[in-house]
Amino acid sequence: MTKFDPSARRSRARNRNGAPTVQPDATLQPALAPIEATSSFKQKAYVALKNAIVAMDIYRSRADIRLDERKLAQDFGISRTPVREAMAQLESEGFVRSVPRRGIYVVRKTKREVIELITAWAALESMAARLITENAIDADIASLRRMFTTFESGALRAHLDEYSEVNIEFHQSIIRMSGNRVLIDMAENLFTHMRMIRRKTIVEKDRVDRSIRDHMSIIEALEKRETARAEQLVRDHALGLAEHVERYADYLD
Amino acid sequence: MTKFDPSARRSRARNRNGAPTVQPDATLQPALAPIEATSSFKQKAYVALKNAIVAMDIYRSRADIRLDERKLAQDFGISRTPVREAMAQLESEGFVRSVPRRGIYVVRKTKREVIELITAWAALESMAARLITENAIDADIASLRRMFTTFESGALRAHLDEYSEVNIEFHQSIIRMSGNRVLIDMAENLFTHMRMIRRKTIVEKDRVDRSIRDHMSIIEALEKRETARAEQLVRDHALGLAEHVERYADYLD
DNA sequence: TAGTCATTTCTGGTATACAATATTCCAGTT
DNA sequence: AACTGGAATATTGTATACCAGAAATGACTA
Repeated sequence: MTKFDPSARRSRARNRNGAPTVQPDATLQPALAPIEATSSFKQKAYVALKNAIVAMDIYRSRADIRLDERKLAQDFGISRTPVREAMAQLESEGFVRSVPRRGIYVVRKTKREVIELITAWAALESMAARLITENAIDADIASLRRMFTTFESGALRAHLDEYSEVNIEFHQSIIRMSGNRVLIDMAENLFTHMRMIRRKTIVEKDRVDRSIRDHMSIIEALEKRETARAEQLVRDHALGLAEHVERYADYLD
Repeated sequence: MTKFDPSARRSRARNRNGAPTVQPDATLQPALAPIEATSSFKQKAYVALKNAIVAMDIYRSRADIRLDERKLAQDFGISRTPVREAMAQLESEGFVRSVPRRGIYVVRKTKREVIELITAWAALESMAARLITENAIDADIASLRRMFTTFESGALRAHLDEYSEVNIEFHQSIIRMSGNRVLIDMAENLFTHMRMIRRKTIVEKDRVDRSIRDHMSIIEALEKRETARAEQLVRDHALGLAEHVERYADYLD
């Protein structure tokens, strides 16, 4: 069942003494183009679809939103196959749901599901905080504080609406700083879901003030490498949001 | 996170007052044909492939293991399309990697990646422990203890080799008991990866003894609803494994 | 004999055709 | 007018054909 073919295709035709084989000289090319044009149609369709869905403000209405594979394929100018593969990916990430011979529908998270998302986020980010106190270099933590003071106060002054986005970015930065790819990838997905709900989340001035204080405490704990405290502050901050949603987010469901 | 919701296609045309609409009387028909869940080829291929990969003991050798779409499709007696879709799913879960015009290869986690997996697991399970102390009913926690005493001591006596599997099941039970689907789904994937590595993990008698003591402490903390302590014990238990891997698992890489 | 280069083969990516089934709508009947 | 039955339609699931590019192969040359 599994073509167990060891050592089958491994020659590489590269000689040891540095003499060029085919290319002029790879070592002279200064590591350019680390990013190749990677995108297959499937990837492009995935990105385009995801952006479209995120930008859709799906919680505004309750009406079912159906995505038509063929129409999308036409609009993108490609065939159904890559669109389908992108859809499958989005389905496994919880953004759409495919009903066998009915159609593909955009998923709205229920209140309970949102709370579960936030709770999982709390778990991941508090571990990230722990890792940061143990491993991160001072410079990175400092950059967090810089970002905080620049961004946060500015955005708050600008518009309360935009605070949620800045807020998400702050937490995303913490997770990224953990250096743990598994945590990062898992959280990335959660945050994307959060961004979709963000628009409907009413942010009161009080909550923003408290949130900023929380963030400041978190940064301080990280700077002082207070593992337990950082972990706890991060966790409680997120769980506080979960409780807020539990109480006031009746617009879900 | 997973597939279609079976409750989606359930209209059933039942009215409240018991009067028959179309059927002679729905209540008289004894709930026949509750489920007829013929899964798609894609699903079947996914399950078959995943089982095959997990059963493969890929860490025994270092040789690249390539999976041939066409051959697999032939072996399954289906076309490439559902096999490809299953592969895409497995790729997004980190079990295989598709190299554009080279082939699809089974992924071996590096030591660093394994440690990241375990760390993420620690995050998820410690949150699960917290949730259990807050929400679970006593009966469930009691069942955990029952399972522990039955299983664990028995398996230990039977074979040290099998301990790892029982160990994983214990932790999986904790996560499931949290009732948080997001945590559960994320962890399910992690545990599957852990099962693949399990075979190569040398378990010494000492470690098993300590592990069992840890488990017992965890159960006690859960029973007493000691949130902080349960959380901490679970986290440290998992992180202890991560450290063990860091020190002794040079067979990875 | 060793190396080079063209050709052939093999791979996943994509497009398209076909199949199966749920839904919709309309005609015919009572 | 209401209901039944079925055909037309719409939609995903699956199979197949084709494409581009990389690797393997083998002939040819120095």
